Amino acid sequence: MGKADNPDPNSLLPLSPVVFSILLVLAGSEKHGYAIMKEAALPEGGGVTMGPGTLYGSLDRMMRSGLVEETGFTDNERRRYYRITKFGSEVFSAEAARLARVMNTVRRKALLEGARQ
Amino acid sequence: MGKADNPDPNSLLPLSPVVFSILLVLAGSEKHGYAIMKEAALPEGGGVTMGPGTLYGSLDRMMRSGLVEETGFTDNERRRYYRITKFGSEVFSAEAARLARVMNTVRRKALLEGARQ
DNA sequence: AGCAATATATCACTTACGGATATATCTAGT
DNA sequence: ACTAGATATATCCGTAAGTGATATATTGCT
Repeated sequence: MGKADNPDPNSLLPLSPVVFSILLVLAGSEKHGYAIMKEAALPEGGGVTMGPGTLYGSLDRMMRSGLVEETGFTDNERRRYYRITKFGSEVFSAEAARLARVMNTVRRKALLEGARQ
Repeated sequence: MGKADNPDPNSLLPLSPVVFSILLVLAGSEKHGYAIMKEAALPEGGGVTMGPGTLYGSLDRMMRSGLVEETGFTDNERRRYYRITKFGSEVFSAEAARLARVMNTVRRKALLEGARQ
């Protein structure tokens, strides 16, 4: 029994801005909830401001769909750390590729915009 | 009395993928509902597949928040045309700029990813 | 001591979205 | 002429997602 019976990453697309930002800030290093919330609010993190309800509700759903998992590690009994899973990385990459295509369309349309008349 | 008492475009961010795709396909030329739905499903339109419930529900909300409006024009009594408003264009640009920053972070993280170890 | 920030949890409310159904017209194939 | 599929919009209901408030406890600052 292979450990992964995950669906096609593309079937979860498009991701909501909240979910994409959480995956983005978790890409590279694991973090605890509050740190995720703070980094997601920064421009580099997507500028996505969310309250605790959105954060922990989203983390729950993301764990249930296999995008992230708790690490078990703790440097402070108040903190719970989360990491992105392999499947989560695949979904994140797929969404990044989708957004890259969208941004190409945006640039192309901006050119036509400037060229008209 | 100026015609626009619209809020700061940034206050509506981030946009959902559905709303962003609808604005994207309307950028440049006005279209009727069904055409929006078909184009949004194409890769260039964002690859966002939506049923009629999502489409017309979203158009309603977007009209109420001033992002789009009906043109009144019709080349076919079955079709209702929509166009993006000036305010809608501002919101769309703001979201495109946000996504561009996000994509910069994605690229930067991808480099670190490849460079690690 | 008191206040703000850190850190998580939870609940109630609203909004957004998905999927199905319905209706009507038009077009293409047989 | 019949039929199937595409076009085009409308509406409804259930679920998922996000918002905002409240709660609790700890830490750090002044």
